[in-house]
Amino acid sequence: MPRPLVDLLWRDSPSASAGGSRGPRARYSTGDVVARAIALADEGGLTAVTVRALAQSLEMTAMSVYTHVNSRDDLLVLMADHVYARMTSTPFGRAAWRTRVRRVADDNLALLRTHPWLLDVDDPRTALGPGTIAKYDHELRAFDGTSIGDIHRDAALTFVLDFVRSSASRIVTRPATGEFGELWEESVASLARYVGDDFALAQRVGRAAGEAMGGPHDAEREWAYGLDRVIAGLGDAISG
Amino acid sequence: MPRPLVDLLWRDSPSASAGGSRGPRARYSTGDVVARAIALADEGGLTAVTVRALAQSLEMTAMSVYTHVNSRDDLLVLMADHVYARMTSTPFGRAAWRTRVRRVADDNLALLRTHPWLLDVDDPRTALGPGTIAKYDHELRAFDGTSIGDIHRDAALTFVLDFVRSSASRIVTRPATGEFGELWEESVASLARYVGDDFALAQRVGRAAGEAMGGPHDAEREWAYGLDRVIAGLGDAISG
DNA sequence: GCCTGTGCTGTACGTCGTACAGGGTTTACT
DNA sequence: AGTAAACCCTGTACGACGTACAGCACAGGC
Repeated sequence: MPRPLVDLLWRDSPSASAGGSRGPRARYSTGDVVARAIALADEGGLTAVTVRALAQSLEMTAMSVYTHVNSRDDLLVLMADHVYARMTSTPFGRAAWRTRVRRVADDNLALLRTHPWLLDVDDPRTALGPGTIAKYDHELRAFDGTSIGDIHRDAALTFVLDFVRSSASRIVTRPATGEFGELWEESVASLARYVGDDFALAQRVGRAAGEAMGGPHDAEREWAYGLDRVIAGLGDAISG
Repeated sequence: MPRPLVDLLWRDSPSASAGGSRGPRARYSTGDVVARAIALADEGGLTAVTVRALAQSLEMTAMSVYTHVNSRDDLLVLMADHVYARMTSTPFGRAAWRTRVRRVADDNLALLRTHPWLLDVDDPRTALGPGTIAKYDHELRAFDGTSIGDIHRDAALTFVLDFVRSSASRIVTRPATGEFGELWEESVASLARYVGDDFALAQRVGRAAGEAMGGPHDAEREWAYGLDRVIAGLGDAISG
């Protein structure tokens, strides 16, 4: 049985226990297994990351996966921490907090674009990993130079990252599941018969927003609008 | 086989087709089935809403559920629309948009508190339901009296509701899965050995935020902070 | 009267995560 | 050197899940 999750997360740490060297050497390292799982997820989403599929991708039996990882849930945590650790962060330089927050947001959106499955990983144990902690430490520094308190600093970062996550969820899943499919057309058609002239406001605004979505760069426009609101809201609390 | 999802959603609409009256009468109406599913979800989360469990709760066979609903995914949409339709909304009265937004946020938080499983329902087809549309129509009116454009009005509401959803997710899942469990204690203990004195900022802020969570009313404090940021951010775009 | 649409059921398939019991291989200890 | 422990890997199997399919019984329209 593998080591507990925390030790697997910190397997590259200098203070990690070497681990008994008895028995045959593993054909793959923990990092290999996690990397292959990430490749599967990038290609087919989290539903493609089944123990059996991962095993086949590694030319092992399903049960052999459990030599490297305690459970599928643990694997997801390892995957998330892996991409967090290797995330490219735009350096803050001497920029003020507003541009720093913009960079944090943009970097996180980019990450979620390349690894959309991150949106489906919601395990608090991710916070135990070195990648997550390093990311947290770095992003907290976006508010360096302000007089924000510790608790508010955490809350502010959470506020930013929550916004990114929500927006990314809409941005990422739209083109895939998008408005297409004939079944959707039929649904909208019969929906129109039901609503009739009721909910006039909802219809007008919904149509306007929907048509804008068809436009060229509107996902970016909505992103920009939201991010402006986030920063304006924080500005109200930070630097007056 | 049941009618398509849109027709099930609008089953109480006057323009709904009566439906053939041939064959034995159903022992339960669609509303009954949905209501029982919601009861199961309120009690045990979405994972408790299995077709078999729902069937047993209705004293039917598993397959009989499919007489009323086309699939489990459709059922989830019906459940969501049901609670949206019956959601209690604090009337706006003559309040200004800021207090209206506060009421929208509070009402939605209350709804997510009583039905936490709503956080796990993420199906775009929910937008086809009368409850969702009515809710959308009502909440859009929070910005009545402002000079906001249609697209921005939609974006602003989305911004508010996304914040509520993220915050509610943290508020709701904390006490249940909370910091308890001896396995978590062990993890944190060995984590401390790995981090050592690195990531000083993350440790300091994380500890401050973590300890505040243990406090009496801190979930409310974080909620208030975020909601203030949301409204301040919107204020920057609406009424300058 | 029959036909047709409807509610309900029993059986069964494929997929999932994973418990359990081994077997082979390498190192550590006596 | 011999033994035991630790380790990687495998095969089989279980219980849960959603649901396809075929068939039954019942009610109304012709």
